Amino acid sequence: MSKASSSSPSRIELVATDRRLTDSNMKPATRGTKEHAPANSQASQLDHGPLGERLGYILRRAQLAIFEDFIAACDRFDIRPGQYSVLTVIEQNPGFSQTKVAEALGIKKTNFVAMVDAFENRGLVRRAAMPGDRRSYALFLTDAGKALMRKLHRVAEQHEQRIIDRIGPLMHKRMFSALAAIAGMSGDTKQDD
Amino acid sequence: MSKASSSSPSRIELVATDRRLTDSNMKPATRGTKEHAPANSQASQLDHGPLGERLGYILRRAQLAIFEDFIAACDRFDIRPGQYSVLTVIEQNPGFSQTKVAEALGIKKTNFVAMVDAFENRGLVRRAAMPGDRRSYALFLTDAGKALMRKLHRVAEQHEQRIIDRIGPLMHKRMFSALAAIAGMSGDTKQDD
DNA sequence: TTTCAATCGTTATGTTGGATAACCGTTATA
DNA sequence: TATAACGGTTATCCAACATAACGATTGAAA
Repeated sequence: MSKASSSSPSRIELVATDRRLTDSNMKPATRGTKEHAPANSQASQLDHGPLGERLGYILRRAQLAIFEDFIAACDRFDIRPGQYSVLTVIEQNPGFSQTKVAEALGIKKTNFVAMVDAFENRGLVRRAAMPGDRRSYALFLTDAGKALMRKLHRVAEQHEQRIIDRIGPLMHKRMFSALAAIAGMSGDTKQDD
Repeated sequence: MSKASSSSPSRIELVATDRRLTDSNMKPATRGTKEHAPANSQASQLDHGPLGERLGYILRRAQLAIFEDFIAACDRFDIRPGQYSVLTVIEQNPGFSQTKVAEALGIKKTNFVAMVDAFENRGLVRRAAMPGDRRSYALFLTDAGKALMRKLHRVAEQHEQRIIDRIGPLMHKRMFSALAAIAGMSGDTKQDD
């Protein structure tokens, strides 16, 4: 076997979703290691074993699902989650420099350039002269940008409500502190160069 | 302004981390829209506004932090989160085909090829002939693969304990159901071609 | 049994989020 | 005033993930 060898090693990040298979020709050799999870006839396909006990695993899956929902919701505005976060920070902090805004979101300033370019080309963000420092730009939302944000915030709230409907307002509220605590695991910080 | 124009539009996904700035030349123009969050002198830099109320936002940040911790923990084994999940599923379901395993994890079979190649080259996984079907391969962990998994599972458990230490066993337990519910938002499924 | 559709693994290729290195103009500091 | 630090930018590179298409094989229909 192994006609393989391929080209690049290529790592895949995890990704996961449930799927059922109505197959018949299953369990070719269910011997070897096997002691975890219960049955898996036609429910959720293969046995994920201890993965179901790894918070990081389901956290990742949940994050993907949430993004998928948000992406779909913002699709008609051609806005992605990361873009929404950038516009929101600019909206909340008008006049700050690219570096500051990028840092606030953990985005490398080098990758932030193209983002701002796109926003500027779409007439959503304005790069103004930073008074007192000719090196930096002061970022502002244009009127069009502000108008878009009003719509986006509404969409985001509906999106949030969809989540609340799933887990209940209490759990929704509780999650924040827990997730915030987890987010602080890596001692935070980890920005630009 | 806008010497910009750059090359590719390039979207950035979100990413975020807190950072503090001890600057002095701040608040260039804190007028415009501004009504959310409180002070942000030197604490957590800029105001994230409503982002702090978006579960998806902190969920994403938490997921990144968890992965960072797990990645660091598995670094000496040269294993990434996605690889751990693949090996785990193969371990739990020996003898299944590439397509089945890939599907179980939401990985496109096309991208799965290189992954299995890498595992095979490292002597962790074996592609065996699938009895009764010369099209597919039956995947198995080699002895080396099983040995590695024993170590990885231990590392993963320690990693999990680190999370529990942060949010407490009760919250840790509660999170699973909530996250599972969220993960099911997109009606699950969303695999291969 | 011949034919055609579906499957499995594979290659080639494109896209996006994200990381590094290096550079220029500007500002701050020794 | 020399020099280090900073802000924005470009050029690159990598990893995760997606699509199209193909050969070999198998299954189902005629």
